[in-house]
Amino acid sequence: MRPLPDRKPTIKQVAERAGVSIKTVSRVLNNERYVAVESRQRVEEAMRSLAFQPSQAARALAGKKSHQIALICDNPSPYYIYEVQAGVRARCIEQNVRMIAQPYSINSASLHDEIDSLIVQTNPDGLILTPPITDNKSIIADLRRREINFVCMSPEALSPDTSAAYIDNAAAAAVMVGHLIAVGHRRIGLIAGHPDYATSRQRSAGYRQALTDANLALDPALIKIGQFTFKSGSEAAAELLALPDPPSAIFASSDDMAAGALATAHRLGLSVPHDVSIAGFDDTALAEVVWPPLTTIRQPTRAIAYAAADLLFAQSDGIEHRKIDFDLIIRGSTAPFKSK
Amino acid sequence: MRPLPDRKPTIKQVAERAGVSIKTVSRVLNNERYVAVESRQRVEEAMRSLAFQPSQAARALAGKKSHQIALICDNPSPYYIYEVQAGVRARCIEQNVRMIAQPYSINSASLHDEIDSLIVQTNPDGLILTPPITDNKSIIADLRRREINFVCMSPEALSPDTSAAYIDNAAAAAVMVGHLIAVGHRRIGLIAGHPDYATSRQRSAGYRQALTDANLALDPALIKIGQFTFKSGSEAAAELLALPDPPSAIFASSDDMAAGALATAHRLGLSVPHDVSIAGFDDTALAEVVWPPLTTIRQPTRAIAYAAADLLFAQSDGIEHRKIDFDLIIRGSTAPFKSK
DNA sequence: TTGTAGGCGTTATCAC
DNA sequence: GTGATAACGCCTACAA
Repeated sequence: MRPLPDRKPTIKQVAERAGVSIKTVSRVLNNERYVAVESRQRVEEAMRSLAFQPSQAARALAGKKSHQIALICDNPSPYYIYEVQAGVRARCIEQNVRMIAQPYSINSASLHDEIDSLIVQTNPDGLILTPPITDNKSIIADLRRREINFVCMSPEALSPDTSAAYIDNAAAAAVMVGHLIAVGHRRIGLIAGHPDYATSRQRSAGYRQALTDANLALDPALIKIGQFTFKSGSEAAAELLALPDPPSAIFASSDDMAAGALATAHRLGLSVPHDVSIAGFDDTALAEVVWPPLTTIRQPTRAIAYAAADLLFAQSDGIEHRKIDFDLIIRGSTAPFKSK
Repeated sequence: MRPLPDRKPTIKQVAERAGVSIKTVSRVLNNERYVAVESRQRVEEAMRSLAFQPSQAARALAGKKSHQIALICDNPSPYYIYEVQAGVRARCIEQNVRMIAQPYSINSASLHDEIDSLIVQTNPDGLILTPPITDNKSIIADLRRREINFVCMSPEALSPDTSAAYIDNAAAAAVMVGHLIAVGHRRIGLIAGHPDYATSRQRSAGYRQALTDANLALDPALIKIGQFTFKSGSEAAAELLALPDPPSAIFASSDDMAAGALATAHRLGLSVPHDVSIAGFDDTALAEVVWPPLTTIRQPTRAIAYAAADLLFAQSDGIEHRKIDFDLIIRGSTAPFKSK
């Protein structure tokens, strides 16, 4: 167990121990150029032996950078938030920057004010936004007026003056549905997410595109709206499976809803994928752990979050849109068995 | 849309506008006594009209308090973390204190160092710990040496010199199992959590106590160890239900495992609760939303987190252990139907 | 009840 | 390459 120093060591003490000026220590701390190799070594040695850690507050007060970024999360899915926090944090650790993560509740009428106050009070070096805030015109406009750096995760539309990390949701959904068609399904149900979310609309569009590409008619009865929750997926599946002419496959546009659909199938005594195939979008690796028979599009949320943080740190290099790859993960057969 | 001030207003500007000294503004800001009502009003008015927000960094640097607390989470369950963050944050907003929430991964060998560095760099006014860090002797000892305030959520054992918020896990498990016995079950399976977690041990103890109280023999074959995950619960249930003399009820000591057990029952074509009753501990409101037929002990994680933050802010009043109530939530019948 | 002076630990500026 | 010196915005201590 290390001995605890009597007082928190300061730059001054490091400077004295290394026999250089305060400013030189500061240079080493901030990785500036123009420090003699020898000086640098002496300073680093002194820092180590004193277990020196710079004061966040002092750096933020004196300098232009606060060495903190804020992650603005306003999303009802715990799994999603967890993955996002993990991804951003991983990149922050590499950069030696602190992450301020505050989950907001979408119902908070004061969201705008809270973000405002977060920015003014803590002066973060940048922000990372997640859906649906990425599409909040008013908040985005405010950030621009403040001239603060920010990066969007999976925004509805790519803007030429905002960096973003995302996957192509429409293409992914089309790949998934295209696969189901390829293995023989003709009636494919869709459990769509709430239309307020751009992600939902994109995935629904991909579903429609795949049908069109295969010259299949779109049956409105096969489309149900969910809320991205297990419960809504479960209910939507029940409605679909109760149709006079039920689908042979169901595509759910989020993992929670897919899990709900699967539970419903089980509850109804249907065997998956024998009686009905269930496919889904896996935003959070939920399906991977939980539902072996589920075929999914794996969206690497953590990787998107990591990329977003990376873009933030590289923002001075200009606006960039980084597309992250998705995977089609086929678990078991997805072909229809039941003769209809 | 409010106009954006040219520069961030400082105390000095507020003071000039209100016609008082800087110190008086500071007094108002910190709710100190000895400020004339009239002065206070003038200052508040000035603050409002300038949209003044104090600088976190400057306050932390100059004062003894940093107006931030840190939430140390090192837990693999996204739902749990979500609830904890929500609870702590709610109390922080009331207190006008910022929450630094950083999820650590339990595998991080450098956990100790990271917490160290968090404390030294950001100088938080206090910490909130969640399991299993609450039981990490080495980390706890370090916090004590630093003389930093902290509160534990659901620690293994209550310590006379550490404040804590918790529920009585053993009693809760005993209530649940006692209920199953009361409605007629004689063979009750247990899906225990990993024995490294105090919570698991406490819940398992409650299970045993309830059997003892009812003069029922404990059959070791009916106890399976899970990992608090859906998958492990699912597997454990499969083993239990494959026994020559399977249980008529299964008690899972976490929500994810209970959900897994339920999925297994469905997959095996068993009707719940007709063929087998499933009961569980609901740490995160998962069961409430997701699994209507599940009877559970509802652990109000969010309330515990809120209470922990409350204790932290009241810490000067001395050590306190606050026990939070749990609820036995019976959904549908839990009585055994199957003749065995 | 109010104000003045000094300093918190770091970075920015500018000379050397 | 390096080092004085002045900020940064607020709080503490003390005086009035």
